[in-house]
Amino acid sequence: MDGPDDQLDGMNDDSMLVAGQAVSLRSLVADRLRLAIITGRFRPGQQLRERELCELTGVSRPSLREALRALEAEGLISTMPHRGPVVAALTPDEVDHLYALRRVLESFAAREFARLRRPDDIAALKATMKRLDDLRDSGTPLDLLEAGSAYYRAVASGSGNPYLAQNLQALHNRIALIRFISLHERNRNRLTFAALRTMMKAIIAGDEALTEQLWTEHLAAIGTRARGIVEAGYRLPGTGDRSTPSAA
Amino acid sequence: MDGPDDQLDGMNDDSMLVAGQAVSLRSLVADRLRLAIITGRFRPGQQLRERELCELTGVSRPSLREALRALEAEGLISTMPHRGPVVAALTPDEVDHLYALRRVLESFAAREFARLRRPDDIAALKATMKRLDDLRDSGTPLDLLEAGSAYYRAVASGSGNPYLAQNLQALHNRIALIRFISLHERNRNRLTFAALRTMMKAIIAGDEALTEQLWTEHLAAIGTRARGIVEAGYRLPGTGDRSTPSAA
DNA sequence: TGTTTGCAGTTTGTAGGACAAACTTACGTT
DNA sequence: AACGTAAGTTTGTCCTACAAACTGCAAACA
Repeated sequence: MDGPDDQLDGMNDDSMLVAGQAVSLRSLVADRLRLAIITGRFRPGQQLRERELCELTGVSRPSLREALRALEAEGLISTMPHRGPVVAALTPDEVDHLYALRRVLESFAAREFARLRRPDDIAALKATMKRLDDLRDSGTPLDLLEAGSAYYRAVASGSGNPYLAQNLQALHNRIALIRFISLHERNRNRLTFAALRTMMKAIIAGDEALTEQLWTEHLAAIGTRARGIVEAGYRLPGTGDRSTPSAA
Repeated sequence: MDGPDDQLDGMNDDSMLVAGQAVSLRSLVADRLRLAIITGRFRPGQQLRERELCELTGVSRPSLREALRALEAEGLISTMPHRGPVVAALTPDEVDHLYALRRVLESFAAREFARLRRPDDIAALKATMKRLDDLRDSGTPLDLLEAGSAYYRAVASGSGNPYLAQNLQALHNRIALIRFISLHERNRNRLTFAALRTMMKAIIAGDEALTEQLWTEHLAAIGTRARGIVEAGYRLPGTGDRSTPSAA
């Protein structure tokens, strides 16, 4: 966190938003904690003490606890009755299940995207691809994580199904740390980028069957890779890398 | 609710459970409120006042609010900044999106079930089918709702993917009221029951393709029916029925 | 010596009250 | 009749407090 003492920052630049709905304090806290978990600032399996989180975020315990309930529902933390919140740690099998679910949902989203082909969504997807290309060589892993998430978000949005998009967003949050670690291998990234570009073209071409096939293959590939990362204890397998170097 | 004044009941028959995990007060409250929403005791679009809910459940405001956060994350209620929680009311388009998602998830679950064919899961599925048959003529709509939910839960469980099962459970909660209303038409129920039996047989036979096909067709059929119910204002379309006769 | 029992210390679960901010409604004015 | 203002109500947030439960350590026992 960057705002040290008083309240959460980010509340100052409200700049005349009228339709902005969820600006409650608890949602800001939830966003902060979510980011901290996603980027590995809080490690999987780590015990979180409410007292410390209150000091970190600068909010009171009731507000913090409401935020924790949201994160709990998202599966990012788990709470045992009198032992407090713990950052969710995935087992290899759980990663397989999660990626199986992602395969189904995301290939369907991509297929729907290819079927609808709404111009605005296509433009948005192209924009995220361009950003990925710009970052390909110079971007930090955190940059790449965000850019990749934007790409997947654009695909989910292009499906035209808000529930599907929301579901996928939650799913991506649960595996973001794994992706983040995976992004530290630059040579692998080239291959992934090429795949993302190919899949984008299939969508734009409106080839539903090809889109679904490419997507399924892509997710199968990175799924096995994700399992490997978790098996190595949330580290890049085969290296002595301690990974997740203080993202911020 | 049935326990009028002091605390929530259901806490008495703990009977030496050791592995029971989530018995916090807020989870009990969440369960109660969830049931009230699912069965239409709280109508879609209804404003919920925290004060009243506190009196109804007999818990304090902090506990209640934490429970509301969970329900909010499940999509059963929505909260606007200073206007309090509102029971989610689906538009016809939202129903379509929800059922599209259900079609993808549940047909995949059924297909996985047909692929794995684990004996325990098959036995559990048969048991839910038997219960449905027993209730077919004599059961109340609420009985049928629960029995049908058990059937779908058994299918989700048979997929072997806990995340998929959990996802489907949340999805079913969001459309439970629609199903509940639909179950008031007994002649339709016969057809649905026949379909459920056919799909079960396909799973047991291990015919993945047939399973997926049957499931997709089934969900398409009840999806259009669900849309009709919402279009009629959460009433059975074509009748003057006021529906949802005080479930309890 | 190894196991168990008992006792702090700490953390969470729950409760009640309090105050500010914001929305809703009704009323009075122009 | 339309607008602006004021009261009442509800939510958002916070503080304090206490009971329940878990943790760890030390002492007593076999």
